[in-house]
Amino acid sequence: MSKTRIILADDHQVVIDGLASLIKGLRGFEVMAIAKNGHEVLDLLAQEHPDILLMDISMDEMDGLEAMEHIQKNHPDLKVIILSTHLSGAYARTLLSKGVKGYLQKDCSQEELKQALCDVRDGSQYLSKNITEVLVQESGSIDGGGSETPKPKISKRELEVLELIHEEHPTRVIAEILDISFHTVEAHRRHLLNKFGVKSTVGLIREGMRLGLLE
Amino acid sequence: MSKTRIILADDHQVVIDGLASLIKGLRGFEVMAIAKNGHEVLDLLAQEHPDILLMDISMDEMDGLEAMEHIQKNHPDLKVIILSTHLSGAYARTLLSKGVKGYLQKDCSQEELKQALCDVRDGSQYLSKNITEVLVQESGSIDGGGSETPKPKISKRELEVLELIHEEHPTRVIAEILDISFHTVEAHRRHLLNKFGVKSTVGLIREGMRLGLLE
DNA sequence: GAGTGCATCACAGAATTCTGTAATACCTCG
DNA sequence: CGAGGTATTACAGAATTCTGTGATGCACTC
Repeated sequence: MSKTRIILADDHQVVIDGLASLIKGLRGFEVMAIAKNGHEVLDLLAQEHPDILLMDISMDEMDGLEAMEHIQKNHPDLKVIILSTHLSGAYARTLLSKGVKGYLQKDCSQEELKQALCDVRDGSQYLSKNITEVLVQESGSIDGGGSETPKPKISKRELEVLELIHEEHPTRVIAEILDISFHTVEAHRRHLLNKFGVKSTVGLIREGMRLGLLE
Repeated sequence: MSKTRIILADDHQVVIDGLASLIKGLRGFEVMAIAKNGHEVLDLLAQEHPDILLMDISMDEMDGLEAMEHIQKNHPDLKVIILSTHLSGAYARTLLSKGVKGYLQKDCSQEELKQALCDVRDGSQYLSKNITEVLVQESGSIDGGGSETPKPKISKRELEVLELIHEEHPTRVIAEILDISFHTVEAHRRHLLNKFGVKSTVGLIREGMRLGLLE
């Protein structure tokens, strides 16, 4: 039986090296390539045909969620395991709805990683115990549906405004920088508040940073 | 020659496993123990006597900076290499002033890690190329001195207020929750603004999250 | 071509945060 | 014990953000 070929995607070299070393110790698996962001993943997939993609959700250029949308369209057979830093039920749910096969927290044990790789290779799904608990808990809430909005779609202009807010500029200054009216900036702020589902600028910064939109 | 013994400290199991695997591949080094936070590091040091401590700066319970202060007092001969996620000149400068021997970014290459371990073992200092550049740049700025305040000391009460601000509560509500007056909360907010060196609540959240004080 | 989302502008009042200034009291460290 | 840090309270005015409401034009899609 030939080895199961894996592509690693993470923007931290140490994580890449670490995972590569771990996988080298597992029989039946091999790392065929690595990627530092979503773009590189898609580029690689255009040429190579791995069995499993082990991918961080939060990467610089193009994050895991965005990459998954392309993958679902163009490489539906690829088995994807997500590596997440923090626990988010909504995030996990959305990713799973996009065809992700495994969901691991980064602070999982070596054994858990191995289990996940084996399970997914053999066609089943693997969710870390923690994330399963969160999903179970959250499923007993208000909204029966399955489609949350973990990463709302932010327009280019809105993102510019968000970044300037993040830099502590008041509305007046942001308006000057972008050369638009004060009212327009306030409108963008309002739209951002709605999209993020938060009450104040504080929530905007918090969620923006959590989602990796802001540094 | 006996092997150089290393303690690893990081709150992400994957990083621990990764580093352990990498080090296993290096001749002359061995991982003698691991720790998940600053407390565990200090506990370990009370019993074991490693040659090198390879430690993340941002850990949950007690971070690297706080741990370093204890280490400098009680284990001045221990060689410490800091693993940092993001680049901060001020942070690096403070840590170096506390006796840190090496400073590596987490996205460094495997070779760089090896080089750092060897250099530090042999008694010299190792700084990643990137951080060196940042230090050089920043040294040509206003303040000639060497002691910045990268992670200001926040009192318990201030941290409580900060966390409630982070949860988007207005001052009035925070006052109710903590059962103190509106004015007191505003005073805490003001002190936080000064300590963080920021202009607005936005900066508070941003820096609080960057420094790992907030989730 | 109607609908949808985006970007733009506008006004006004309410709510909140920021700044300046002060003062009291407790605790700890030297 | 004094000095310094922390926690507390207080007031007032300026600045900023938030909310409600409405409107226009453009591009893209169904």
